[in-house]
Amino acid sequence: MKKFKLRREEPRHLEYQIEYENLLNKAQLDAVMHQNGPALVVAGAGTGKTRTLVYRVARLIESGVNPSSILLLTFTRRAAREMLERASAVLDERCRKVRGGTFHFYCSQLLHEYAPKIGYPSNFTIIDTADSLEVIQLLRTELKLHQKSKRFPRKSTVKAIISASINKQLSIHEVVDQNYDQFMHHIDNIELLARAYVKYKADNFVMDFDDLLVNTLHLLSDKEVLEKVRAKNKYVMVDEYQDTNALQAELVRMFTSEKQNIMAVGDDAQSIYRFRGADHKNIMRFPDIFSGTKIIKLEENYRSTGNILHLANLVLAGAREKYDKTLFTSREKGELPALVKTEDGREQSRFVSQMILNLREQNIELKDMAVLFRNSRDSFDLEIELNKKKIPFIKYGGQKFAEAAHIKDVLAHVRVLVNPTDAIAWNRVLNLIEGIGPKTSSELIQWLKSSSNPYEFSDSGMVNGAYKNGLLSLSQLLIDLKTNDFTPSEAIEHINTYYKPRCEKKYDDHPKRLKDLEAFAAIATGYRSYDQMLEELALDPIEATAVDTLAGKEDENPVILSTIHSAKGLEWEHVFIIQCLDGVIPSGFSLSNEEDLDEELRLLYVAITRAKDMLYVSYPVIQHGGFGDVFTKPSRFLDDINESNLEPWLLVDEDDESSETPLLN
DNA sequence: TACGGGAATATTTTT
DNA sequence: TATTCCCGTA
Repeated sequence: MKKFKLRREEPRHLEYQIEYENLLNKAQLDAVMHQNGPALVVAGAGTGKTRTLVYRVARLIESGVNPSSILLLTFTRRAAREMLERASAVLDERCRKVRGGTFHFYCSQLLHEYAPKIGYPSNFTIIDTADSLEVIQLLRTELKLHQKSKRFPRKSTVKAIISASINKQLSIHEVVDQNYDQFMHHIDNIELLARAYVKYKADNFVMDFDDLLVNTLHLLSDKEVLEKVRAKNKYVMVDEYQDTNALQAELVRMFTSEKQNIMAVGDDAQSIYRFRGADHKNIMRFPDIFSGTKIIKLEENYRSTGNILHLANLVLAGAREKYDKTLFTSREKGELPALVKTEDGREQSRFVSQMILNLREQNIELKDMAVLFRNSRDSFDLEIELNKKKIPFIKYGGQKFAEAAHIKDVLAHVRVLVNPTDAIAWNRVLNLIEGIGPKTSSELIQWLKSSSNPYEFSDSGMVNGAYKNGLLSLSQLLIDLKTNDFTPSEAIEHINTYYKPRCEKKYDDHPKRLKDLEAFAAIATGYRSYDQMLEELALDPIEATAVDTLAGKEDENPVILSTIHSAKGLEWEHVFIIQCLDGVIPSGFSLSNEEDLDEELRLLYVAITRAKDMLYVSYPVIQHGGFGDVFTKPSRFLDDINESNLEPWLLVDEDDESSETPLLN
């Protein structure tokens, strides 16, 4: 009889330099130690989701996994950077070699690498929403669709329809039928325009954000490419899985090798991207896609005080759809969250800004405070007040720096250098010249396409008329930029000089815009090449209000203003939620649909759970509008919350010294 | 054909 | 309230 010798595998953790057992709770440790096969980490707000991912990255690398064979997909590039920085801090520099970023960023990398496989040159340009609106406008005019008797949808609506059809994987017909019923009689022309849009992008070698995903999926239908990509992705991790849509879920499946070493992390209660085709039920379907999925739940909250977490749980309980989780914390109860009713928007702004100053006097740093709101415009009034009181702030969500018309004008010149087939950029560049309009510009672009030297306009035989001099100086600029080896920053300065008189003519508020352009040249020193600059600006856009900070002009860490969507995954000691009104949150557009209403409720839940120590919820009683003043009603999600969970505060005029007011402590 | 002015209109959240 | 669209004029 043969003798068996039992050999027990050494417990792995003995080999690790990081003491995971002491740093993580049981569930977190489970996730961090998970090695092979699919896993789903359902992580409630503030339960250490990021921490878990960071330590798993470190742990995999410690156990000998090559960092560059790990793919970490996150919702923003900022999140990816932060995670890899933290991982490097707990382990070592190897963690920086982990490949990571947003779906869009990773897809764009793959596409640049394999572009010829799908008939694109590798220097294809990524166009942003504004660019794609311009294309739609152009095509609509070309197809003469606006001359029909009944009103044709505006370009932004057309774009929204096309994008929805891709992200929700429905036909144009289905999208219009379901969400844009009023345009159903235009359906043929909308479909015609959508097809023309697809063709235009292919002809001009540009891709919009949706194309990055669609074309990657297309690319991966090539078996050879698929195998190469999968071979590189030994371990895949996806953050914020609740906000992936069907298309992204499919991509995740494609990225993952047969070994199925995939870990998804998310929280269905925090799904807030339904409008982009995300389905919070997607996360619960994960085990169906990857059989044998190990499910790990993180339910202990380390972020918020007991009172804040209790309020969050109460709000979430009001959802039509029930979530089988109640977060708990061992933190102290803390202060009761405040409900602040103000007279109007102005008073709300004064309350918030005054409170920020008070907190700063108590040695709380501005960067540890945030003001959150439903819509980007909800903070306009507050921004004015903060500027008046000279409180520095950065606003996340809303307009991006590179989306401003004057920045796009300057960037368009760089774009035509990088990709001379980029007709959208050419159109922008040419239209800046006095005397050139849509017609002349399109004729010139026609000539460019067959020209071997597209920057030398004198070859075109079209340099005459009112725009002669303008065209010649453009040639001069572009040839200068092409022949000299300028850094991106130097190039921006050259373009600025050329652009200045045109900017002054085009915009009444040119002093502000010219200042922006100077700041832009300063920021551009951070880019290595034209390509990299364009790519970064498109996929990781700079917040418009961050310009002074980035250009090194601010000396104090700014307070954060953010839409709730952009606040995802972040946390602050003191959080203000402003404009907490019915019709704002929930948005007036969601009122007729239960599913939409639930999503708005989750949005408020996300906002509340951003707070660590103190939460202030405020709303104005009167809104001043164009048609007179309107009386408002606080958010319906607060209806069933009583005063022992959300304490009403009384505001008393600052000048009235005799009265008691929380503002004066 | 370019461009400015006045009327119409729809109005969120992001990569 | 700001943007988009349309039309008249140069």
